[in-house]
Amino acid sequence: MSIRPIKITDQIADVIRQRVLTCDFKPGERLIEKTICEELNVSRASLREALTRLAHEHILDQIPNKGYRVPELTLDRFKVVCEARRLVEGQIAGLAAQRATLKDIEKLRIAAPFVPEHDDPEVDALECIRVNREFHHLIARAAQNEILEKIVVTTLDQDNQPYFYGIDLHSCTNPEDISREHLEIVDAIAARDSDLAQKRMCEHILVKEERIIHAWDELLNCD
Amino acid sequence: MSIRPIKITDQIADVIRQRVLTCDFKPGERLIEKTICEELNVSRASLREALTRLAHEHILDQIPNKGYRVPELTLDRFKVVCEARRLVEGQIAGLAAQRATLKDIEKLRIAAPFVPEHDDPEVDALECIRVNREFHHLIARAAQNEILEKIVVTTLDQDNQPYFYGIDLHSCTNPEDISREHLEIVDAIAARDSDLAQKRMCEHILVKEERIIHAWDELLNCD
DNA sequence: ATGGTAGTTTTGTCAGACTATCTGACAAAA
DNA sequence: TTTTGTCAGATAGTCTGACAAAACTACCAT
Repeated sequence: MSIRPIKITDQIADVIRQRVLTCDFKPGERLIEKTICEELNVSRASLREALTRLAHEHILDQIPNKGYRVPELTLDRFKVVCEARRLVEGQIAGLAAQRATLKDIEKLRIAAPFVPEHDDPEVDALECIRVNREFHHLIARAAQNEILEKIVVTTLDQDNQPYFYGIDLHSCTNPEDISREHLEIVDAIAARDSDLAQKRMCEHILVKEERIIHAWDELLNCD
Repeated sequence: MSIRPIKITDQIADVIRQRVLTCDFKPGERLIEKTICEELNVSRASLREALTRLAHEHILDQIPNKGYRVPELTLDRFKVVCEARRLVEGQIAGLAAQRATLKDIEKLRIAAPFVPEHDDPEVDALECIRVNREFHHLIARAAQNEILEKIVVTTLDQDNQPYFYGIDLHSCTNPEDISREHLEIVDAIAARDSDLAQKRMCEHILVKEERIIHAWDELLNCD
């Protein structure tokens, strides 16, 4: 455990990332540097470094001479993100099955289940996303490939955006389902069954995608 | 075709990326901001934006309060990069087999072969790398997934670094072999054989890895 | 409406300053 | 001799203020 200095740039990036993913900054919205600087009390130089990073994480689009904007959240875009996750994380789950240490597997078992704790379903929902992120990150780490791990980390959150953009999070995330799916993946990894782990991971992500697309359809039909 | 203003930041990033990949900045070397600013005649703000980007591309490591340095080029590191490429680009080749348009395939056939043209073998070698990059990028584009495409682009060049760090490029890149391997991949894509395309892509990258590791061993034994 | 023009906003870039941290050297203490 | 403390210089991290160029806005004339 090493302590590390917390750089302002990191903090800014974290704040903005959170705001984008929770649609506090809305899809399509243009970010005005000056405004944000005043809001966060930081200099433009620091802000721009953070924005640069976020653009690389695909959290923002950078358009020459027009600055940064939140990408439009379209069904197509969403599918692309999910597909990327499926392919990459599928492979990674396969790797993890070959390489995870016993300690890794133990950690995974602990991180896998999502246990509702709060009265406020909104809090539970956010917590659910947090648990999910943690779980997927642990698998990526167990695969012992730094490059792939970083790819996962930067792709991880992007498919949660719809939750905060009209889609009802509760109608498509059943904590019990997610817990079960996670545990099945861990089982496959523990059994060193690379192909099964890959298959289950793909399916896990696919199921989530389908749930959200379903909810999306309903939302559109209601309008 | 759209014209786009070329930002200094981009240019700086390109220059430094090139210098790192050709080991003009040596592995392990620390980059001093002030020095580079004076060398390129740019401001620190612009330089730092470029460095931020390069760190995200894994071209540089960022160490808190110590700035940026060129990552050490170790065998392990090299293997990790190759593995990441194998897994990701394998999947992408599979996708491309499903989705490539006839025009895509036509372009691929043109881009696949490497034809030696110059007297200077050094130039040929660099040209070989360029052709290779172009080819892999085209396949990624044919897969029609923007996220995956960007991942490929940022991973592409990293396994060429050894060429410029003592490894003799000619001893491990035979233009004819590469041309043949490329064409076989295109054939698989044209035949819409997803699995075969994936397999051939993996093998193509694996073969390259092995060639370089072999040359690496020899280099070490000579010392 | 259409198109052009002037004024405003915002980005891209730069220069310079200040503070925090790191590094290495050297002196003091153990 | 080894450890600890202190100091100076170098460099990163951050901020401020500036200005030109591009993009946007609003208004006016056709």
